Amino acid sequence: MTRYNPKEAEPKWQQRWADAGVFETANDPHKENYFVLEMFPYPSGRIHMGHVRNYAMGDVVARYKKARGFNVLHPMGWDAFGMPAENAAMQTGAHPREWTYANIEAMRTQLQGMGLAIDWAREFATSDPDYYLHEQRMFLAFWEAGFVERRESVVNWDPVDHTVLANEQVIDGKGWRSGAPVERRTLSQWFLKITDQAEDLLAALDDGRLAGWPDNVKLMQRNWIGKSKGCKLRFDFAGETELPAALADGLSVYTTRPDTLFGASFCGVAPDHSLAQHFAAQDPALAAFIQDCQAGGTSEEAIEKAEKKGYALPLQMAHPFNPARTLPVYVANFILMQYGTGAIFGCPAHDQRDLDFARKYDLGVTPVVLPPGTAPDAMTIEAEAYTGPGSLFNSDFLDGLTVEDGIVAAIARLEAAGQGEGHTNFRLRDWGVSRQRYWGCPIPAVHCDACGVVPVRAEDLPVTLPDVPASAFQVPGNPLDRADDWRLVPCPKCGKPARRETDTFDTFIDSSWYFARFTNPKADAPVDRVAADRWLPVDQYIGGIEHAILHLLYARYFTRCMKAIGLVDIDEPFANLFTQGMVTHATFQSADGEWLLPDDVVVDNGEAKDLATGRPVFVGAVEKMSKSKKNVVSPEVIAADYGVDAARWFVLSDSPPERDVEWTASGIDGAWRLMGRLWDSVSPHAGAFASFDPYTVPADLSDKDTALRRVTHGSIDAITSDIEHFRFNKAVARLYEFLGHLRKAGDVNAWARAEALSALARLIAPFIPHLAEECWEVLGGNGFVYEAAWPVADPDLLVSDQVSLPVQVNGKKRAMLTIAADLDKEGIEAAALADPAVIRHLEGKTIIKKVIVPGRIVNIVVK
RNA sequence: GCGGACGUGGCGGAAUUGGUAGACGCAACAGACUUAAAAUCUGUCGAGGGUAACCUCGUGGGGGUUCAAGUCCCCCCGUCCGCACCA
Repeated sequence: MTRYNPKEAEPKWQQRWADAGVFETANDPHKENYFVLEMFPYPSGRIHMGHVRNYAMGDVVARYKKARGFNVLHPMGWDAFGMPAENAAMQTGAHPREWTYANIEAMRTQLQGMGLAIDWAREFATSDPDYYLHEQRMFLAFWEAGFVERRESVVNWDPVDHTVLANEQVIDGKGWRSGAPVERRTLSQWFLKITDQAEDLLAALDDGRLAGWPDNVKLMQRNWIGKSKGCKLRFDFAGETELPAALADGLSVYTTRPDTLFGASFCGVAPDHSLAQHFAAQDPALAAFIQDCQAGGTSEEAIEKAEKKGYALPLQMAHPFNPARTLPVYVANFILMQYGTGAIFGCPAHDQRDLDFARKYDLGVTPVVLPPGTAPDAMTIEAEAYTGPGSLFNSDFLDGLTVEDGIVAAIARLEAAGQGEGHTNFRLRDWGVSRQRYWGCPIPAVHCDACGVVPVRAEDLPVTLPDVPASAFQVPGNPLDRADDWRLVPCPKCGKPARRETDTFDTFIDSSWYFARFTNPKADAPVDRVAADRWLPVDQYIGGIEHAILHLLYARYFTRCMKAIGLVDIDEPFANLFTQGMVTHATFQSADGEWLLPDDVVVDNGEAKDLATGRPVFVGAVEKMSKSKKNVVSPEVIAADYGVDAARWFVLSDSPPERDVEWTASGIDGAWRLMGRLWDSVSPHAGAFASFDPYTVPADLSDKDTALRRVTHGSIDAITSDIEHFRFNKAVARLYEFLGHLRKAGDVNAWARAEALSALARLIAPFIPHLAEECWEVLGGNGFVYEAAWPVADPDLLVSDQVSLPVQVNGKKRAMLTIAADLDKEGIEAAALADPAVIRHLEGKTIIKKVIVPGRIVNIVVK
């Protein structure tokens, strides 16, 4: 018996699969279509264990669906534009294009070495001009359809990456990639009007269109869209003002609580509100105050500790329901220009921030909501605002109404008086897509002094990136700004000298439609409508939870835009989404704080030591594999030592797929042992299929043979269900059990054994495809196991005629009956009461109740 | 602060959704093979008591519902994730 040798078997089967072209997407009209997609990788240069886990899961699904008779589309591509290529250019002097495409080459080889059932003929990179040509075409169509807007706006500026960030890309006030505190700048920017779709993006989360998405992702998107219902209302200035016309109309505020208007004691505006800016121009102290507010970090801590601060403006506002009452106006640091109208009215009794502010500036606190069961004179506000339900008081025409009714009544009164209207506000803001970078898709527009911003003519697409020398990246700023040969062009409209747009697209645009391009990557339109209708939406999308908001929201929005211009006929791009957990590893640190690679550490009797020096090593937390903490294990090294099947097997074992899995040396050893046991169990039965007719069950099977058949069919049933439900860890456990039974089956009928082996080879194929092919071949299977049909469990073998039934006395298990499966309640009761152990526990007691649940349990209650 | 998920052996995790708690793997221990080790195989493996058959306890803590609770309800404690001065 020879040992299984993955070093020979894996390349051999990869070659045979490729030669036979088995992974090419089939278009059999008699079969159903299934599109499985893993989030495509950024070509950083090397695959890591996270990729292995992600693609192993997708491959299980793809191979399983293929075996179930689907036409499977399982493509791969590269999210190839982006900052790291330019950073590499700065550091190494390599041109971003060369760096990127060299990385793609390297990573493709690595991925192909994983033996993934991918149709490589459909591969593309988003940096291919043929891809971004269509992105530009689509953008021009969006522009024409009114989805695009150019506007001056205060943007999040990343001072390290020298580029603008979308709000979604600002995390705790820092750039999502650089980690640098974000600054505010006013720039003219391209926007996609995602807020126009806010209602539908939100509605689809709840109306069943995303039934196949995890709840936590839907919740995160719901919070991000942040719908709130309230009203916009206008406060007029009390008395004469000398404000310019643009500001003279009063102050527009947004509130969700118009019912508390009678408790208002001040108005507030954001530091960058136009009213604040107006007075700052005349008042240096206010200007200083505003600057102070803006300098304050937007980080979590800074906000937590920030005191409510205000600066009174020389203005008074009239109360909308009682113009005789006037309210002071403050510029306040806790008011956000980006939300609502950038202005509020403060009701200290029922809003904690307003209360903090009112206490500091000694403003009135008038409670207007009476908690249920509280007397009006007992209602006082001390340090805590009351935000709960109740009935309104101190509120004129609103007195006695509930909060809900009060909101409706207040809005009605405001609308009647022409002072306000009901308004739905979203937290979501439009998607700024301009990036001041070279390595991205050029925005196909030209700036002309006479014509303004003009789209590039269709026949002039694609606008390709100019060749700039690698040295251009050594200078800060955008090389496109300096590429005058490329930048200076005639205006497409009037022909006069004009300038190309030098911003490129946010790379999230590239990944917002790639799934549609995969349905026909050679199409001469952005999307081939026939192919898209055949394959979309993606049936199963798999990727990291870190994309729960950014990528997944943009892709949903983009799909709506594509539908609007007729490119696709779907609202939602991903019917089912699965977010997989990370691959983690223990961290190791030497006495002097240096991080150590797992390979440099040896664990001996529970003591970790530095392999080179023998000195003790501190074992730290189990964390996501990362270069900075060196707790990485290279897929290449593992593949070289154990083969890719073992690595695939291990990352799918133990932990549920949505949870993190800890990589351990003993774990991969365990996976490796399984490979050996499997091969040792299969290889002695070479040619077992020679006289095996799966459709003719021999008549002379012994009980032992039938017992094996039950195990075989039970395993088929359970593993099928586990794969369907993404319970790969359980499928793995069942395969261990199946193999264990098979090994202990001893001397069984050759037919029953062949049936078991045939099922086994096919059941392991999605997980460890190379070994499965090796087994299939030695057994004498036809063709590739990849192309073999999935085994089907015989329902008759899933039910046994004998079952064991636990018997409880007072809820404690006392006996185990082995009885006929179809025994009726009386029979079960008789058998239970006849059991010696049960009799012993009933002795001297009175039976007060007998609970008999056939197939489940018997419980006898005694006193 | 708001929202969500979760808490089971030495460890990762199972438990058909109210019905035998701890499947399967890892680690550990014992044995077989071996001159020896590795590899491989066999067995044990929640805690306590008992020679044993068995008994008691046990799913973060406390209470409750039920014939029956890891699972449902209430109150605590803890961990993780997301959002966060959102009016």
